[in-house]
Order: sequence, then C-alpha cells, then structure tokens
Amino acid sequence: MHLKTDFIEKLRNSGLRPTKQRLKICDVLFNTDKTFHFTINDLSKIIREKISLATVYNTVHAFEKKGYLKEIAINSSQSYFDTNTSIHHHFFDEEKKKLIDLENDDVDPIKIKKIIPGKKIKSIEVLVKVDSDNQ
Amino acid sequence: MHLKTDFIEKLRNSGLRPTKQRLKICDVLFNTDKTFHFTINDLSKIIREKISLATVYNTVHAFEKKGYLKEIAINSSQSYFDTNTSIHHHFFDEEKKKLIDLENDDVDPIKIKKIIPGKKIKSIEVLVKVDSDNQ
DNA sequence: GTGTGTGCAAAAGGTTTGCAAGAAA
DNA sequence: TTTCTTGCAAACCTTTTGCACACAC
Repeated sequence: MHLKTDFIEKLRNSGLRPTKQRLKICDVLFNTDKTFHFTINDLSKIIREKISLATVYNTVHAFEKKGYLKEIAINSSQSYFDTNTSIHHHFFDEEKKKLIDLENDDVDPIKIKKIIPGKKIKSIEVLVKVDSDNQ
Repeated sequence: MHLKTDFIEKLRNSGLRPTKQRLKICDVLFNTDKTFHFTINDLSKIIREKISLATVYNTVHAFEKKGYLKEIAINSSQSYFDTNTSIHHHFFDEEKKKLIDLENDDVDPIKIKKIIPGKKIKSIEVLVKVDSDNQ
C-alpha cells in the first residue's frame, strides 16, 4: 500500500509536477502489489474520474521515459505497457490477446553469438506466442 | 533468379490468381537472393508501377497467410515484414530504425521453463535492441 | 459468364498536436 | 507571474472497408 505522499514525492523527484491527474494515474498503476499489463485504452477505462485521452498519453509516456513503465511490442495495432519494469519476458496468448509474465528465471540465459560492430546491446526481449492446445 | 512462370505457379498452387499486381509484388519481394525487411510503406515506394495501397495490403496479408512472409513485431507504429521465413531472430537498430537478421545459429537454444496449462507454444521470438556504442 | 481481385475514396482506430484555459511553483 | 499541465478538437498515420469496375478462369 502506497501513500499519496509517496507518489507526490516520486513525481517531484522526477521533475514532474504532482497534478491531480498524474496522482490518480499513479494510484491506478502503482497502488497494488501485483504488476500488470495494459493498453492506453484499458487504462482510460479503469480510471473512473474522466481524464482527457491526451493527458493519459502524456502521462504514460512521461512515466515510461522516467522508467516507471515499460512498453512491450506485440503487434502494430496497439501499444502494451507493463508496470513490471524488471528484466523479464512475456508469453502472448493469441487467443485471449493477453500478456503473461515470464520471469527472467523462467528462461535460460540468452546467449547472442553475433555482434554488430559499433553497436551495443540495450535489451534482449523474448516473446513466446502461445495458443490453445486443443485443435 | 526466378522466372515469372515460377511465380505464376507458386500463386496458383496457393489458390491465388496470378494477377499483374501480385506478380509485380512477387518480383519485388522474391526475385532476389537476399531476403529483406520492409514496411508496407517501403514496399509501396519500391513498386514503380502504381498499385493501390489496398491491393498492397491485401497481397502482403495474403502472402503472410500462405507463409511467404513473416510479420515482425517491433513497436506499435508500423508493421514490419520479412521475406526470410525461416526460424530466426532480429536485432533492431534503434538509431537507424533498421532490422538485422540474427540467424537461429547465432542464438543458443531458448529454453522456457514455465508452461501454461492448456496452451502450446507457437513461436519464440527474440528481439535484441541495439544502439550506438559511443556515448 | 462467374467469381475473384483491383482501385478509389471514405472510414476507422490509435496516437499526436496546437492552443487556450487552468493549476503548480 | 512564470512555467508546466490539462482538455478539447483537429490533424495524422496506418490500416480496413464498401462498392463499382476489371480481369482470370
């Protein structure tokens, strides 16, 4: 359970003004023990107080830039975000269109044998697509 | 070097009528030894003869469904396609916004230790994001 | 001829932008 | 009072759809 003052401080420390809208979004995203995945559309619906879509986009992108959220690439139709910012991977359930966490320990270390001169690795993401067993 | 008759046969065998537009798109995509990555937008530009965007979308999706192309999820802003349909992975160069193939042999086998009851794995995709070395 | 494919324009869906009004510092 | 943030609508971009015409068989 987080206190509102924690969020105010968190935002201030990031150089973001603790506005009513940002605090509400913090409450929805971070005031829980479980991490979760969402689309902007999901988030808009969860927020009971009406916050303008533009503000939701602004806030989510601001939070992502500050490292409080991670964007997950699944397909080109929508952006998915994750409140779990640790290094981990994902299952994507094609049937339910849902993401499932795959903790780093659930995947043997990925060894990449090829290097690209002048480039350094920023991240390694594994996406495992799954579908119904029976068919 | 492929012959036009090869493409006609390939399309016929897939139940796709060999129209002028589809043959032109085959020519652009498959009449080369190198495989490559493209967006629909790229493809539209490469095709000199004007083919309606709707037809390009239709054709690319038809080819994907037949297994002649693979879609690659990078981000939510655009769809990327790959003429290399073998099992392999990708680097994504964040600076140049370009994909680079990572052959299956370049990555040690991925072992997933978690299973989802009732679900089977359809694909495992590794995306390695790289960026400029110097900074 | 019959059924499929194409082209165009319009519509849809997600995301971004410009700007005036409002809130935080 | 200065600067940042919000809200709204319009703009944008990619993708999809509807429908008349054209083409493959």
